[in-house]
Amino acid sequence: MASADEARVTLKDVARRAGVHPGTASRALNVETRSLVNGDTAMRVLAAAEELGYRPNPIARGLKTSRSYTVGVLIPDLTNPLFPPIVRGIEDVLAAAGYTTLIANTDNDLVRQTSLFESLRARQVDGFIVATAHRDDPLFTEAHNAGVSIVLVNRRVDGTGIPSVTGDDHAGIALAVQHLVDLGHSRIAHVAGPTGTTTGLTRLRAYRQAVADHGLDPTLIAPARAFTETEGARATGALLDGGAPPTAIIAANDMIALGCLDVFAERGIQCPSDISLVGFNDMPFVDRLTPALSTVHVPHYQIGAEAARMLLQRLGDGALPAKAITLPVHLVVRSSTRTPPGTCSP
Amino acid sequence: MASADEARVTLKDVARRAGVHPGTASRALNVETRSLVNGDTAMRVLAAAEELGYRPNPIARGLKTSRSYTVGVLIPDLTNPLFPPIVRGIEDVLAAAGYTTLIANTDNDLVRQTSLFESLRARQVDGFIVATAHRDDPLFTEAHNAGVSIVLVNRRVDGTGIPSVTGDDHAGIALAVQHLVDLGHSRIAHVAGPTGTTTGLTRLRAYRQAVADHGLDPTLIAPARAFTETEGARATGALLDGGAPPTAIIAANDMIALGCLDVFAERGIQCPSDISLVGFNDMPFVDRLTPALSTVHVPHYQIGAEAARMLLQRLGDGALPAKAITLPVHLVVRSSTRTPPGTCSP
DNA sequence: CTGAAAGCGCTTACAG
DNA sequence: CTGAAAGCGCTTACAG
Repeated sequence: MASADEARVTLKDVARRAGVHPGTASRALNVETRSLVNGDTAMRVLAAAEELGYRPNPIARGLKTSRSYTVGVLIPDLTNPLFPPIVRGIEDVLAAAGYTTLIANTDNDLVRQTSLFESLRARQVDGFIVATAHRDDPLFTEAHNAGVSIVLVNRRVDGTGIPSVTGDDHAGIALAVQHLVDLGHSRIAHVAGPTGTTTGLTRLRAYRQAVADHGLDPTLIAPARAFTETEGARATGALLDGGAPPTAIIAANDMIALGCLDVFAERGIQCPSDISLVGFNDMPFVDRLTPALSTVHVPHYQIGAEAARMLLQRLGDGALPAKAITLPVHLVVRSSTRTPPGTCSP
Repeated sequence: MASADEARVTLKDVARRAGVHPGTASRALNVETRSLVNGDTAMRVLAAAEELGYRPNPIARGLKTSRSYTVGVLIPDLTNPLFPPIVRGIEDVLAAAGYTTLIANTDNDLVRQTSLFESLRARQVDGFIVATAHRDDPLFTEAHNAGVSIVLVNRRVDGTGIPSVTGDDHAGIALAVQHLVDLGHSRIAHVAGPTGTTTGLTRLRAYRQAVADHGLDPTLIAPARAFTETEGARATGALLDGGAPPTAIIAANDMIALGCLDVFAERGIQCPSDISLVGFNDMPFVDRLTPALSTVHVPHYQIGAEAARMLLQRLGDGALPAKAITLPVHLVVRSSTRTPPGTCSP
């Protein structure tokens, strides 16, 4: 019968029932040390543990081994549908390895981020997966240099050896530009993300290069100060107010693209007949917008899973060289892109 | 200077620097026992702790106090945008009280749920907030009876005293029906949620009663087997295939409403001109659908925050009577509802 | 192969 | 008011 007492079954109880010393019971229960004990004895211990419903206390183990089998995950905003799939990938891999995932929202707030990071460290997490990094990020840089295991997802930190897993931002933007050029666009603008993040900066640079490679004007740029709908709308408004309007916009991410759509709606601009729009990320629900958003698909789940695998490796061997993994992306063409106004459909 | 060693500052170090016994240092550092020690001594200890950058090890404390200052949160699917705001509310309240939130996805899988629940118990969480309950739920019922602190959110368990925080499902459906009746609808259908959950059953019953109260046919019901888009579409298809079609549908939640919209699109049914649709939850992004979804707004963040407060109370005093808190909801009218076909607009 | 013992970093009766 | 000691539930050298 299940009862509250079951939770209190201790290693000592198991040892007593199996007629062995707690030390021996510990060795028998732990896979890595099981070979040190006699087969029969091990069986007896395992049986006793089973009968009593023994569950080892990870807290006590952690105190001794100074490992908590726990990983901290820092997310800028869980409300952004981009992150749950990443978290899911992280959790699946970590859980399979016996680790528990601690998720923390920083809310894009540096103070909050610092306090959460410290509180997780105090809780003895074995490592971190961080989605909130900035190009210049003393907090994570110092911690990494001090030997804390950190893997970055999505965003990198400049000039540090912190390992990372990201989508191929550069290729993604190139695909978007190519698609628009193929449709016949020649005035392609970019609503850029914050250049304090590698995603913002890399996508901006990729835009400049790809557009210039096609011999087009690479200066149709409006910077958003954050990856948010509001900032996307503000920047898009400014872009459209200034000079000859573009026939297509590449948004630095899907949240910013949402802001573009808001401005289009306000001003009675039809998308895609008046202007085309491409997003970045292919986050959940953008396929349900009107128009359904053409966007660069980033493998969210895989990014999370890969980051978790990388962290696990590093926890096993701290001396591993820091890899920067880039995962391939592809363009998903939906209904927000078509030929420029005044052109015949191909 | 920050260094890896800082993490290793221990109570003993603080005591040594302050020139006191570790026991005294412990008392000085802990707010509740601080009054037991001389003011000057306490100051010295605090200063020493500050200088050394001491952070108490919650693992060691937990081992001694058998509290982990950690709460487990069980979510059926983090990818459903309904849950992040709830989690946010939980985290904010818990963090302010010094607790860490452990989030776990059950993936709507009973086996996974059991194993996650056990693993969190092994990690000595002090309590649980559970969004995955079924009307008949032996796992949580037994745990609750065994003295585990649990607070349910959104869904209740039948006939048990497990405390809960939910939106007012009954009133929400009544508001939806009233709205449709006001618009002139007389054939109002319900795509019901799984009746194994209290949300599914309560909303179904509320539909029957409200519709009957208005003297309308309360039998236009199609049951979905899960709160998913796919199941919503399947049920809606069946509903439309059977007999005289309704002029309005109330979906048991927004995910199911998404499925309704899918079927409308497939069959060339215009919403709202051919048929009206009301959802439930007002989850993020339903305001961006086409048509923007009229739905019952549930205060997600507050539900989470309230549940966290309730759990905190119960952790302080396990003998507290189990409350079932119901939070008010309201109808948000957007573009998916209007007068039935063939009616003049009011 | 197994037992006895020390210790992880704390807290908390128990003396004094 | 403070020190000395025991103990939370484990793991792991160290003997034997």
